[in-house]
Order: sequence, then structure tokens, then C-alpha cells
Amino acid sequence: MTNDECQHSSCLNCPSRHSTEWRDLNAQELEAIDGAKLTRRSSPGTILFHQGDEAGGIYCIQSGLVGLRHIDEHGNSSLVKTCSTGTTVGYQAFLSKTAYSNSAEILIDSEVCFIHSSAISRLLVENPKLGERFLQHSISDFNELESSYTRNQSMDAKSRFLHILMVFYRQYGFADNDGCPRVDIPVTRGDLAGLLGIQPESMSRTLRKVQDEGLVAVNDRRVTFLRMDDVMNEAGIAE
Amino acid sequence: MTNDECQHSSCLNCPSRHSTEWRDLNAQELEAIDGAKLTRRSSPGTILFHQGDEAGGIYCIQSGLVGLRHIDEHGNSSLVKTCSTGTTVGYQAFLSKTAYSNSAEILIDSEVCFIHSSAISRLLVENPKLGERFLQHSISDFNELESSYTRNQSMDAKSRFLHILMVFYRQYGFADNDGCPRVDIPVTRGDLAGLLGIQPESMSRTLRKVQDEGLVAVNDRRVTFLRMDDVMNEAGIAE
DNA sequence: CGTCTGGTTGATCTAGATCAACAGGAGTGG
DNA sequence: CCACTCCTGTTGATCTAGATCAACCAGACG
Repeated sequence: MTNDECQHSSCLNCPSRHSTEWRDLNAQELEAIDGAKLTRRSSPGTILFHQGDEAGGIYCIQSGLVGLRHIDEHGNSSLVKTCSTGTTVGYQAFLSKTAYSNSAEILIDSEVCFIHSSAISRLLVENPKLGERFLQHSISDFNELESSYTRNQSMDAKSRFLHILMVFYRQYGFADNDGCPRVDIPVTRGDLAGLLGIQPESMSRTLRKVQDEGLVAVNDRRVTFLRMDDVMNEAGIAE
Repeated sequence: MTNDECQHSSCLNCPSRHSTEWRDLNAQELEAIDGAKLTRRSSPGTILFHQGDEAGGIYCIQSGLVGLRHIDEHGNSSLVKTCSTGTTVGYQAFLSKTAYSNSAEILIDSEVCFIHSSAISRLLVENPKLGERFLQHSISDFNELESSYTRNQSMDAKSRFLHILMVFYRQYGFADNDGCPRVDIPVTRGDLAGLLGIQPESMSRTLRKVQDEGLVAVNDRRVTFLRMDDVMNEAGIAE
């Protein structure tokens, strides 16, 4: 199941370097990270870390998709958030020296670098810009959480689903031969329900409803947008 | 209504200095803040800043209570969070150079210091520990938001109310002559509803129910705990 | 004295949870 | 190969927490 293989490449050549916290580091500092990192190609199902584990470093997603999963006190696990190419995962637990508050799981084939804590700690004192980047990241994560919080309050499940559809579309969307906008949802139905904060049964019904209304067509994980403007409208997306 | 009066005192003597971001600053640095700050004694209803304003500095609550209020696209305002003695408000907007995402309003008589942006910016480059403190603050705000997010998902309004009651109790609680644990809720019913993410009518009914069940007695804003252990239990508080 | 605002109550409605049944793979083991 | 059990997803029936709509009350305030 964990069909992993290791490899090595320099951060200098990382295509998403300029969108990560490491963007301000010089060649020498990047080399320090290279020395402390472990790059791994993993397939879906692989666990990067478990909720409750002590943070031992930071994970940097070179390509692919990682899901953050939270397990509540009753043992119910549910997907909380997805993180894609060019983002770092687990930095909050590491920086606040606490245990991971959720688990990280590979959702689609991905390349992920693990950077050991010691190197980061050293760089943090040497280069204050690095801390500044993490600060910005934390603030933007906060804002994202806050807006999904209010979205859950003010929109119903259907609108929330259409919203997340658009989020996926902006990232993975494509136009088919016929010109129809399409997107492949990168998660299972159950996980989709978790992201929206509803039960799997409700997810199913929502899916049924949006199809009956002719907004989209759903085939397994592939979604075709039939009335894009209406979808955007109901999703509460202006522009 | 805005019964404000100015005054001046040094951060050096601030009793809550050691619980704020400024704890690592030396005497000279604190003086820099003193020079750029404006202390104000305000009464309930006073607005510190409005949602949408450009951030011009950071507010430091010396004493009292400040509420963060969010106005949605339909113009409905609702209390999102309360901040008390020894915390800073508005730091996220300032640090990310964005507009305030909500308004800050004085809820009970308070002393609040406003620290102008220029001084903080200067200190941030001079003393990297300051940024580190803000980072920690941001992470803990994130965690707090995340847990209230999941609490809203997994608990009903009654439990959430009992939970927030305990939060207030831990801060403002007292024991009366008869030994009964009491607390004065520092916000109106409507704002309480906002904090719990429900409508005022539902708040009223919840209040009624917990009284009928004999868990607490409510007199205006004063709450008396009749069966503290049951309250803690239903609030999902362990110890 | 009327008006307004905040809070309470009643009646009703509905989104979504819950419980139960079932259908299609995907393994797994004989 | 079939029989078996899982596991995910879909559908139906029902239930319920909380929203919504409407009426009302009390204190504040012009």
C-alpha cells in the first residue's frame, strides 16, 4: 500500500520554491535544508503523521495533494482541509512545540519533502525573514478557517458544495473537447462530506439535488459544469 | 456615549506586560512603545476600529473586555469573539497589511492602549523575538478558532452555552456569601447568541431549558451554578 | 405619551441527522 | 471458481434542533 520511493533533488530547483516559506533563503541556507530533508514519492493512503504525534519537522508538498484529517473524541475521523503543491504542512505544531492536532494523509500521488526540525530551528534564528513568512502563513490559514467558519454558518450544504467545487475547479479544472468545463474531485464522497461538515448520506442527497437541478453532471469523481454562472452565483462567488 | 478620557502611563508598569507580545522588550524598547502609544479609558459601546478599515496599529487591552463583531454581506452583525485583559487586538490585520476583518467594540469599562504602526514596524525588524511572539499568538488564535469550529459541529446549542458559561466563569467567576459559584455574563443576550452561532430566539429557549433542568439559575446577567459538576459534564469539560 | 430596542414566548417549517436497507465492487479464503 | 465479508455509496423513512415568522412585553428615551 505504501508504495514509496526515495530520491534527492535540491530545493534550488524546486519549481514551487518561490511560493513557500523558503523563498527568502539564500543558496547556502537552502543547502542546509537540502541536507536535512528527505524527499519521498508516495501514493494515496500514506500517512505523513498522526494526530497526537510530537512534531519532528515540517512537510513541504512538492506536488500532489495532502489531506488533514481530524479524529474526534468518539473516534470519528473526518477530512478537515486539503493542502496542495507548494504549501507546507505541520508547521504550526512544530513552531508551537505541540503535538499535531490532526493527521496528514496523501490523497493523490505526491512528492513530499520532510525537513527535520533541527535545520529549521537553526535557520529561524539566523534568518528572521523565515519566521516572518511563517507568521504570514499562519495569519492566512487563520483567515481561511474563519471564512469557512462563517460560510458554514450562513450557507446551506448545497451552496457550500458548489463553493468547494469551484475551489477545486480553479486548481484542477480543465475544458474537455466539447469545451465543457470539468474537474475531477480529488477526494472520496465521505471525505467530501467531511470537508463540508455534513454526513455522507447528506452528501449523497446534495449530489443528487444539484444534478436534478441541472447545475452539474457527476460521473464518479468527474464533475461537468452545465450552468457555470448559476453555480458561481449559488456558491456566493462574485466576480 | 463615548465617555472617553486620555491618560498616560508607562508600559514598564503595566501589570499584564508579561503576558503580552511585549514581554521580551527591554526598557528602551518599551519606551519606544510608550512614545507611540495612546492610552484611553472607554465605556461600553465605544468602537476601537471598524471592519474594513485599514489597520493603523495594534490595540492592547490593559483592562476590561473588547468584543470582535463581524458584519456579513446582508448587514447582520454578530459577536465573534471576546478579548480580555492582557491581549492584543488587531495584530493580524496590521501584520498582514490588510483591512480589519471585523470591528472591535468595548463591552465593559476598559483601558485600551493604541500603539501606532510605525513604532511596531521598527521594533519588529530590531527585535526578532517580537515577531516570534506574534507568531505564537497567531497559532494559538488559530487553535482556538479550530476548536470552536469543531465544537459547533459536534455539540448542540445547550452544551455550547454551558461551555461558554464555564469560560466566563474561569475568568470572572466568584463565590457568593452562600458559597454558590456565580458569574456575571459580560455580554447581552443577542451577543451571546452570536458567540454561539445561533439566533436570539434560540438563545432565549436554551436559557429557559437549562433553568428548567435546574442546572443554573439566571437573573438578568447573573448566573448561579446549581449543579456545577453536571454543567461541566455537559459542557464537555473533563477534569 | 408614542416609539424603539432587547428580550421572551408560541406556532410552524425545514435542513440535515439518524436509522435502516440495499447495491456494487474488491478482496480473501476455501 | 464461488462464497463470503468488507467497504463505499445510494436511497427511503423518520426525527429533531434550530430557524423563521409573528405577537407581545418591559424598560429607555425622545
